[in-house]
Amino acid sequence: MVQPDQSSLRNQLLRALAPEDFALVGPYLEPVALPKGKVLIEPNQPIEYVYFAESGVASVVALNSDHRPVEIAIVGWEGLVGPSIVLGVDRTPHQSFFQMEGGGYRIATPHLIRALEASRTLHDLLLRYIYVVTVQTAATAMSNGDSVLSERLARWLLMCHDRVDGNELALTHEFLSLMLAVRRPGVTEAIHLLEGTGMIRARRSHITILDRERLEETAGDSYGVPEAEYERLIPNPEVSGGSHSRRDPREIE
Amino acid sequence: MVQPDQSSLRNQLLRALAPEDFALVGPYLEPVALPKGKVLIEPNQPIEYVYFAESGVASVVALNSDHRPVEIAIVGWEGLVGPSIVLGVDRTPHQSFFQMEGGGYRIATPHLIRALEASRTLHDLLLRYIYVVTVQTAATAMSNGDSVLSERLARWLLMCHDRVDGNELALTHEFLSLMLAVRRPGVTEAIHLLEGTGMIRARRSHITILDRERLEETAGDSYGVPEAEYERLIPNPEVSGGSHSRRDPREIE
DNA sequence: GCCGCTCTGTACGGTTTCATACGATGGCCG
DNA sequence: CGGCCATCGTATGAAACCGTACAGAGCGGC
Repeated sequence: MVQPDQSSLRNQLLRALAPEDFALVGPYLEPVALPKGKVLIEPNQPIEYVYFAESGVASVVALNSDHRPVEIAIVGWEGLVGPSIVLGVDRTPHQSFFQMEGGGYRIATPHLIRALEASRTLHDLLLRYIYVVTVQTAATAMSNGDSVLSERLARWLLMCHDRVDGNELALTHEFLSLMLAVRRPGVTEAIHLLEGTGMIRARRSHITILDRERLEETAGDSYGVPEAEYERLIPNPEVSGGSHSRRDPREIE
Repeated sequence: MVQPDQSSLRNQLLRALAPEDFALVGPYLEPVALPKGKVLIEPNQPIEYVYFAESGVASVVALNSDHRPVEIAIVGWEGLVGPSIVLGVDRTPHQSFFQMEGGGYRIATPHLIRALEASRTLHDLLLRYIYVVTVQTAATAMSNGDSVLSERLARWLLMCHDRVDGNELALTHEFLSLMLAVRRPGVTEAIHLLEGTGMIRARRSHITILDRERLEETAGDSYGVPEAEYERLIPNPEVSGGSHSRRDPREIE
């Protein structure tokens, strides 16, 4: 197993680890390809691996009575997939799958648990991330109950944009309608609304972010609170040569 | 400070603690009255106390852009108020307040933190509870996005019923409309719907649960998943003489 | 017993979203 | 380059919910 070099990683949690904490997990990290649609965690099944994405985006969904998924959280290179392990819980009723292709590392659950037991600072860092996820899920609950579709869509696009290189998002209306738990033509309309004011450009299976700032205005308070909590609580190590920080200014187009 | 006797407590978390873990927190528990409307945690302010309710019900809410609260979780004698402390975070953007009068204990944050550092089993138990809260919040997100008002109302009444003695809930339509983030006349209509089929009886400022089973059917999958996770993960010590377990059969009227 | 306040019932038009259906379009593959 | 399938645009009527407004009903204080 080739241990990755901590400073060359993009995953912000792994990067934020103290070197001695990274030494506890580094040897057990296995690189994995994370293609679109790959299911990382099955509902109510033991979680065998926890995933640290380097690129791409994962969705955590709850399944409703019609077995339709409803998104409750989104994870990219800022986080990990399989948070319940950090809380000492071996399985969850939710499903996690990759929605935008990428790659990353996984660690077998027993190794992670041993590392968590060995280092309180490691555990503490990951718990602070778990806290941020709870705030994100709360924001999802608020957004779902309180916002019109175009706002919820704006929020979702922003969260996706935060976790991707560049301004191109590979997304279909159908997929968005699943994530936002609305009907597909509704998404089409909401996209036209945002497109009409020039915030985004929509092409077949692709959405381009054109004006992030106005998207944030559109999303209102449903976007921003979890992101600020992340910044407050997860240390942001200096970015090494030309790499990507979540808050880097982005070249538009 | 009179240390309460663990076996005489109703709070399920305190009861579930191993005696040696209870010894770490017991000496610092201060009894508190928890009247309706009392704010336990202010958004973005340092959390000074964590609360263990013995009776009554607390709401955790996020504040939207209009400063209107939207409920994201509900806590009673099964849990604690101030979960972010357990995750090592000193404040949160959410607000917690008491919505149905009761009482309980509070512990000053530094004492709890010291106890969490001293005992991993204590920390682990409380983390498992935090996990259940995340599942509850996820269910709220799903319910908000996916369900009609009467279903959401049924879910909310059930969660409240779980945390109260008897079948009487002291609730106004106005308050429910805040919690569910809908307009007040909508609540009136939804209540009539449930009342028309005999699941509840509504009187001024009071709702009586008449048929819990059919309420659960009405709520569908939005109710039950977090509750099952609680049962799975939090040990349920034997109930001492005539006390109350969450799952006791209830005398209906 | 009356006043006044809170709470509940009801009404109205308007907006958003629903469910469903079907035609158009883009782009991949043979 | 032509066909096919995923994707997207659009239509239509129904339902849920919104914001607002106002009248009636319960209940405590005096």
